[in-house]
Amino acid sequence: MNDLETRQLRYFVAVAEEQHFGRAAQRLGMAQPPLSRAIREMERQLGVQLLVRTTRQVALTPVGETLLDDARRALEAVQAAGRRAHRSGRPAPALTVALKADFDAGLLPRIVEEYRELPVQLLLGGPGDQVRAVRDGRADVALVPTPYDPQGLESEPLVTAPRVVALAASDPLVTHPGPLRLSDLAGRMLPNGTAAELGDVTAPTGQRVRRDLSQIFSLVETGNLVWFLPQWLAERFPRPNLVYRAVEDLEPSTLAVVWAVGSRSPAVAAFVRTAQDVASR
Amino acid sequence: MNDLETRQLRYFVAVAEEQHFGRAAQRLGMAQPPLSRAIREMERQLGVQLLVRTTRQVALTPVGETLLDDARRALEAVQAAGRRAHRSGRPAPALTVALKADFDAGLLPRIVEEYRELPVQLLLGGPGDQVRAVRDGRADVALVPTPYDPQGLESEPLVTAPRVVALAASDPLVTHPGPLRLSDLAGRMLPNGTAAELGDVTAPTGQRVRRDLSQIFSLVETGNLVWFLPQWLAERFPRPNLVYRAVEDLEPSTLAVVWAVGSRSPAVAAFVRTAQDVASR
DNA sequence: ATTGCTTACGACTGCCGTAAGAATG
DNA sequence: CATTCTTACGGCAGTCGTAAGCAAT
Repeated sequence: MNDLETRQLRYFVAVAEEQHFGRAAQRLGMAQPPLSRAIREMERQLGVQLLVRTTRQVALTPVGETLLDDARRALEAVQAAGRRAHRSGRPAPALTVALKADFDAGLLPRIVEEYRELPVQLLLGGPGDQVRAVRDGRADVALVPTPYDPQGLESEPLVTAPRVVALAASDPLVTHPGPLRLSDLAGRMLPNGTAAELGDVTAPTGQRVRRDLSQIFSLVETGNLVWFLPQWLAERFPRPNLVYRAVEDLEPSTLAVVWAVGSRSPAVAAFVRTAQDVASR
Repeated sequence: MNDLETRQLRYFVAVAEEQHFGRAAQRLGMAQPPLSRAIREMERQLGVQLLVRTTRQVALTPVGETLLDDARRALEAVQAAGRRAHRSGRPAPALTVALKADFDAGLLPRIVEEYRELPVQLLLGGPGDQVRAVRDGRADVALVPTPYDPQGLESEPLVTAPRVVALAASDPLVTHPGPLRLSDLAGRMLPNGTAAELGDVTAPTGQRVRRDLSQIFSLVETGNLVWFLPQWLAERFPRPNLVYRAVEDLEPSTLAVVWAVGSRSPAVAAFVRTAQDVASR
């Protein structure tokens, strides 16, 4: 019956994240006392203790942990609702497409050219930003390579291409006889700072890469950093000191167009169709 | 930055659903004027027209349509957050399992017996109620047969079984020579009141059945209503005037255990494991 | 003794309900 | 002309900020 209010969720998330009422209040632009009372009122309303406070430490109870997860999701959904409504009502509406620079398999120019429903606005971002932007309504669609977190999204695959490994030209593996396998690369460092292990090597193309492309390329050229990238990305960046080689048991990558559940407006549907058309040629 | 409040979303959903300010206000337990102002304030805040009002008609604009979808989802997420926190703080917590009566493939008694983490509370409901209950936090897990709407849920399959068709004993198809095919059943009425067509016949086990089992059975026994049901459900209900027959190109049904994204607490994880154990024997 | 959450209290913003107004079919 | 959304206005609940209290390191 008595739902939580967005304001309460915002307060709780701030306190839970800061683990400190003072800093949370500052972040929210308010004084501590009302924040303190609001949380207490929330606990009373739910009949649950969310935080254990000593004067030196604020910690989440198990219930608080799960509420933090749920509250983040709920706030994201509320923001998505507001943002999408706001954006679609603008005088000169545009379709916002989120993608990571160069991760378009060379399709973007042709898609934009053939898509004539609306002006296209690009939203460039780092890894993981794309799906987040679509989920919270800042973008209408995104182009992302697998693997990505599909929660709250629908998608259509565009192109599936093998991934290759980027090696320094001086790397002994360049002259490795026969096809490379993942086991040949075990123990090398990945761009996210972890060592490549057999169960781990499929992830780095996805979420956790924190540097931009040229940085990664120069790290690969110099050290024994390895990087897995889709074929089409390798083709776009021929570099003198870099060699791309196929890896036999490396899973291929699929570039997909994704949109938020329930937001398949005519404009989005047309974009998806255009992207599929272009990709199938 | 200026998020919508839960209250505003509730108001908007009520008006959008009733297409009438008066009835919506009544449903919300308030007077029309503040409701009218709240919606107008929302429109101003978003810079978008959500409804077109004449004094005789209230209709949604396209933007309003998409906001209605998003708002429903957002409210569901907020309610889920509140409900889960509330329930997990109860003095004698229990694990609430949502299912449709008899749709447990005979597994439930053994699962409940072997699951010793918490008391188990059952939440019975009609088709579609289960996933909704899990999504909005009224249940921790659910047992559901495919197909179901997987949005916001994670799942593990338990058992996959062929589906069979229930026919009246007097039905000419009972003596049909050779294996039945879906095309033999085209045009028959389904429990949801629509005619069975080739592309349509996989749905009825799922969402839209609105009668209970005994009603459906008697309708099958009397008229030319057809019903598709999992093998294990047919086995549990041998009925004198009913014949179950295999259908060659009818997709099998999988009974799955589902839970809300991010709510895989230890108790839930243990239940899932127990269910899988029981199902695999 | 200092840091930091909580309680107390006065002020205010903003929402609600009643009553009157305007517009549509 | 009747129904129904909107505007106007007075009352009130709920939230905020400042100041004082109190517990833990």
